[in-house]
Amino acid sequence: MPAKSRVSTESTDDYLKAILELSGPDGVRVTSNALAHQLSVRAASVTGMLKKLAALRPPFVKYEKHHGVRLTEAGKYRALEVLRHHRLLERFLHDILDYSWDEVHEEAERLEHYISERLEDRIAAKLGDPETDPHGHPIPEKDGVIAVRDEIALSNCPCGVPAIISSVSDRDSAALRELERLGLVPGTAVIVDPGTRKASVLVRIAGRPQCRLSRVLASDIQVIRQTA
Amino acid sequence: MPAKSRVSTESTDDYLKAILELSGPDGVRVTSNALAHQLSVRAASVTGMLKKLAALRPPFVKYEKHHGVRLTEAGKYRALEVLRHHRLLERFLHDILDYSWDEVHEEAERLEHYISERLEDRIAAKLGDPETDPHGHPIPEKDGVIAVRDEIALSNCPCGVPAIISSVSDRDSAALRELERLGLVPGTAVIVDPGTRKASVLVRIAGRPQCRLSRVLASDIQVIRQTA
DNA sequence: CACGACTTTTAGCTGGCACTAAACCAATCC
DNA sequence: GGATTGGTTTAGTGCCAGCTAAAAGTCGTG
Repeated sequence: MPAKSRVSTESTDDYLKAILELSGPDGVRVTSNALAHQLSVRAASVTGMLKKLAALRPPFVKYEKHHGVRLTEAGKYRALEVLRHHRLLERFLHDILDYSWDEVHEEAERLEHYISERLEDRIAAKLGDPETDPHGHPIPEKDGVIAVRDEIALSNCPCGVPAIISSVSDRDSAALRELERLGLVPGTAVIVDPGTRKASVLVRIAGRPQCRLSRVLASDIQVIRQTA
Repeated sequence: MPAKSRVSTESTDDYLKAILELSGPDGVRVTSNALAHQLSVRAASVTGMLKKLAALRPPFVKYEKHHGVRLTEAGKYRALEVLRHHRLLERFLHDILDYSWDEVHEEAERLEHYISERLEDRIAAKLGDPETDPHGHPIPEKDGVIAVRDEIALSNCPCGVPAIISSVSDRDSAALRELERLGLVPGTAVIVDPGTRKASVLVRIAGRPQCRLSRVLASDIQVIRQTA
């Protein structure tokens, strides 16, 4: 018998997750270069992997040379499955094992590939089927349905409009610690004040002094406008 | 730069664990064939891996052609580290996530390779630094010390000697379910009764009717004699 | 329309870890 | 002491997924 021929490996899952993230909710085509950048891998390696993913039965992506890829239904389903693992793990590590919200991402990133269906279910049950991870991102349901929300980056939010923080990026631990210190966590009501400049944004949280954020940091924050 | 050249991979860890298990507490030499059998791998593959483990800096095994291997200090330390992961995970899955004792092994077997030091510590803390896994096996300390106990297989236990079940093998789920049904769990006091035959053992638990076990099943049970 | 800039793909390697087939060593049995 | 037997090692393969270097395709702009 030959070696292992699993449909899904750590690598393939990482590619599918990256494609899902880069193609957004509408499933736009994703270029090799963008994937290479996202995955910290050379473009040549991406080409090889995309061929593999497209050659699987059933195929996980629809791939046209020189014109990028798109997830198939099967690929999207698998990507959401992995994303569910990731976000459930983050919530679990945070709520049950006292991880801080800047520590959860790294650990979940590794473990998401190795937990069984059974463990996924037990974790979800233990947590009471949570809707979001500690950064506010929605957790896909078991059937692959994920909530779509009308979010915009805080850095693009117009002055004077009341908004609620819906999620923050989990990529940068240092940024997360800073945001926590400032009270900029999901669920918080904020308003962008005048005095906003090219490089920074002035934000007001009810009952707190104003604070000034760099535009980079503000773009890590997603909000939902309260058009009451 | 070349690909990943981690000191430790899932495979190397599996080999080290297998050598530890087969060489017992005294660190006896282990043959290639025994390892091949234990790991469900061909003997040729074992040879290749042993060379690799012996060539590492520091080496994980002392390997002499045609005469088997033995763990070095570094190898033993790493093996115990993985064993600690495995047994902590088993206890965690059982106590916190409602796994039954016949389900924990398989899940822990995969995850043991992927949890960080941090997660190991958090799990140990959550559980209050447990001494054993759900099957009664001692969990190595963080520094690599593991309790040595004076166990014998129930199948070798002489008649009429009071003994306490210390651990049971976790390899066979069906056997575990059977043992649980019979009340043969770690901590239980038992006595082997006369009426024991070549193929089966007659066991008495205080306050229960006698039960007859196949010798195979009895050899999955380790006991400590109560020489009061 | 053609040239240059950038992106993408091809071709060929590397390392990890399994496999088979065949050669090799060692210990036993006449 | 030589043949048999069985465990062990060598040699050569395959697959995965990364890499570099170089070729080829796409597209904007003069």
